[in-house]
Amino acid sequence: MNIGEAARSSGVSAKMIRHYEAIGLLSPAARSRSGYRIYSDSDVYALRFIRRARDLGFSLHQIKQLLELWRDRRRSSADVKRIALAHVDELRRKIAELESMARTLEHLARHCHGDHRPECPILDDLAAPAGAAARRTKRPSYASPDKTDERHARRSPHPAR
Amino acid sequence: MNIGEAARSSGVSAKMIRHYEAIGLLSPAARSRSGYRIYSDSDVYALRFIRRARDLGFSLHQIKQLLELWRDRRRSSADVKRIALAHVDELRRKIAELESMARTLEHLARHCHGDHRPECPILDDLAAPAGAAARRTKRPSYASPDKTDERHARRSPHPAR
DNA sequence: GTGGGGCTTCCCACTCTGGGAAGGTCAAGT
DNA sequence: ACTTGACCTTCCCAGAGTGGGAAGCCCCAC
Repeated sequence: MNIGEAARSSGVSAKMIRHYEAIGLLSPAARSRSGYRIYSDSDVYALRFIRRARDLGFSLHQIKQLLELWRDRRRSSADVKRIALAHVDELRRKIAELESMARTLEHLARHCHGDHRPECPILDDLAAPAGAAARRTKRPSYASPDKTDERHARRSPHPAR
Repeated sequence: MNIGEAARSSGVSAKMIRHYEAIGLLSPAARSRSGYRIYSDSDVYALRFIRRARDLGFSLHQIKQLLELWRDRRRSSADVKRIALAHVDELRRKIAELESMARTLEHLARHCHGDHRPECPILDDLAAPAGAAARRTKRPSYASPDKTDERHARRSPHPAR
């Protein structure tokens, strides 16, 4: 089958199939005499594998490793599990990060009248000095407290480095 | 002050400050005779505002709007609140998506021995046709229960990933 | 043989951030 | 003065992942 049909039956766009081939995630497809890419059923299975893995949020790098393990009959399930759990950790980390942002914003929005008047705790928070904002959201400041002195230190003859 | 000091005292890298200027998020900085960018305290406040907004996950586009509102004394807090709540919705949507991925993977990983043997439910899931995979994880899909066909629907629009 | 839809490659867009090269500038120490 | 090292400038390139679109060839049914 041609790339269009492979795309339709795998859920991966033709554009992406070519891209995956270009970056080495897939081995180059066979070609017809006129240069069209030709796909077999097993190619489509691999594409579905990729699609499903993308849906679960795996990076293309991880998918490459998973594909290799999938094709290796002598693999250890431990290797697969390791990749999956590392990804879960990453997902949990991101979720916590987003959750923290959402909570902060919800809190601020609750205290914003949301009317025609200009006063707004949301803008006040954004405009607040880093330290104050950091204290309010319970996240460490991005600037260490002694940064001010560091500037002077760097001006000295032989900065520590 | 020069860009380096502005960067250190705002938490935004010099690289990014130049970039924000280039894309019009910031108006062009004043220059010294030798061409160095010069920043005032109020420029630093704006940079901190941007930094804080980035920490809360706002896109540069939203930040541009927030900056304009911040500077507009005749603003309506409703406009600010609208932007913030739209962002919260987006965050909640992403959280739900990641949460669903994480739950699916945790479920699969729990059933994977993770030893030297090749058998692995994780790979089995990835390799299975979409429908079957969804059924095996005991959830119609990682999205809402009434969207079993979402995988197909998502082919055209684009998922935020 | 013609038209429409599929295929090819190639470049550009987006998001946001960083790396690094080549070169000019400033301020200090020798 | 001269050197040195930190700092600044611009410009290009990289990533991750996807899409849009142009220019041009191919295939098949009518």
